[in-house]
Amino acid sequence: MLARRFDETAESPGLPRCATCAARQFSFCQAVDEAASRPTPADLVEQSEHTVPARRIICGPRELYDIVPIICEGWAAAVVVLPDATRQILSFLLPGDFVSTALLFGATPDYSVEAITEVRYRAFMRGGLRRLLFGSPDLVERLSRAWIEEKARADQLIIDLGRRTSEERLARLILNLADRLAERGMAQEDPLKIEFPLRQHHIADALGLSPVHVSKVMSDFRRSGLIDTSERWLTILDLERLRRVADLR
Amino acid sequence: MLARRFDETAESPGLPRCATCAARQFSFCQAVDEAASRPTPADLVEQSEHTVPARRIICGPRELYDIVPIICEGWAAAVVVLPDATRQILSFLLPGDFVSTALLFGATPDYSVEAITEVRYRAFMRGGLRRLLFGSPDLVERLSRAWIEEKARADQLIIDLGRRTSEERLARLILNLADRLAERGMAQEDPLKIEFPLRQHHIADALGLSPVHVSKVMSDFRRSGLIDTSERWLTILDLERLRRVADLR
DNA sequence: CGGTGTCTTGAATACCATCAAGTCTTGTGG
DNA sequence: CCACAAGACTTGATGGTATTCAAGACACCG
Repeated sequence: MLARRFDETAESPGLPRCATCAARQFSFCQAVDEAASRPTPADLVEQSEHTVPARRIICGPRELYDIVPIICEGWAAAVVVLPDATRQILSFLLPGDFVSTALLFGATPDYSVEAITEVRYRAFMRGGLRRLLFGSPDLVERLSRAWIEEKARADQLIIDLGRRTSEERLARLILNLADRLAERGMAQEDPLKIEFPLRQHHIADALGLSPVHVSKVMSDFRRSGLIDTSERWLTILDLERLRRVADLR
Repeated sequence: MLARRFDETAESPGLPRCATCAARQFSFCQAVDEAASRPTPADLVEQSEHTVPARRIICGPRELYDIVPIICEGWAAAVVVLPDATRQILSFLLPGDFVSTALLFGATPDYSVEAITEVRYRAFMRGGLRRLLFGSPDLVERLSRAWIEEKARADQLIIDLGRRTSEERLARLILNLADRLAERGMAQEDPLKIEFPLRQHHIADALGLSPVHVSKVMSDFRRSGLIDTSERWLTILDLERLRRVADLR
């Protein structure tokens, strides 16, 4: 039996208030809205909006879902927890990202998704979304691109973890996040400055390092004038040099 | 301008001789053949068959392709080479696997694919294959499953590289390969025995280790009676214990 | 026959984890 | 408003895992 979870924060399933979403153009939300606004009533997709506080689990493996959630606002992490309680973060999720593309095709994701900040997300019913999706070549194209990009980022993380030092990994993480935020219009330019809600243990879990070592590398970066952090914001002080650290091999 | 490469070994594009392919049921080949054997001539997909010797590159990044190749026979590896010549293998490709699913949607893969053994593969023209694919809900379903599995394996590798010791990594690699070969009917049972054309440097490149260390861990495994290797075959002598080594956390 | 590729083994070293102690902040309830 | 607890971060000391370097054994091939 399929369960709709997190009804506790469900808002009215009426008109979406995503019109102002910063990541709108990167998301399926807009495309879905457009498709659904066409005259054919068959194109309507049931949906709901939810808000969860930081640290809350948005979805977990071994649970069944009939929804496909997409992040509207806030940061989340796709994380796998091993039996001995060590954790590996597979990717950070930003506004416009699917919580799990696997949920488009099956009822259970194979990792947990945890809110890092407070997160607002939109949940589409899988059946309806799939019908809409595969009826529209444009949406299939967008999905394919999202898929390719997701896989490319996973591959990059494999290379980072397999073949790069802790400094290279950290530099690359920072640059990747800055890029992704800039794409969404969520970065300040000159100097490049981004909101940075990650705790060092998030970074450690993502980069396959210990929190202690992350602290040391970040201190080095700060001491050498590469970055500055304060009040949950991160400033890239020397973009050129940070790129060189990231690309070093 | 798109280039068809490797014409050097192209065989007649007439009837496929894949009928005996061991991995047929896991591949799109069968489905494509079936779809193409329907009365509608529009369903015909141009294709060709190729054979490359071991160590040859089947496709590389920064090249343009209008084909999407699928392995028919032999082992290959998806590998990224860093500027300093260190290498990371993203996955091993077995019969029935897409050389790169990215080639379904774009003209350039983002890694190289190298033949480990001699490899025979079938190359479909992208345009025709896509038309066929997205015209058939069954094929879209199969493609989706292939995607999900590909991503799941990438995620597992991330966890291995980020959070597991060299012994756990090696044990898991052996078990994964044995599973995938068994699915294809390419493994002997009791004792579990598989063809194993990998050199230790392949294993090192896949597990983010040095060849020297791979040699040491494999020697340990052999000495402790977990596995035996000889003549490009690998025998799992103590499946239970190997599973315990792999799952230890 | 030398050359090349593969594997093994030992010694020295590097990178990062773990342990431990301490600071600083944040949040909470009295 | 303060006391206290918990979480986040820092720093130094120590140790383990895996790398690098080096040398040698072995097989295969032209």
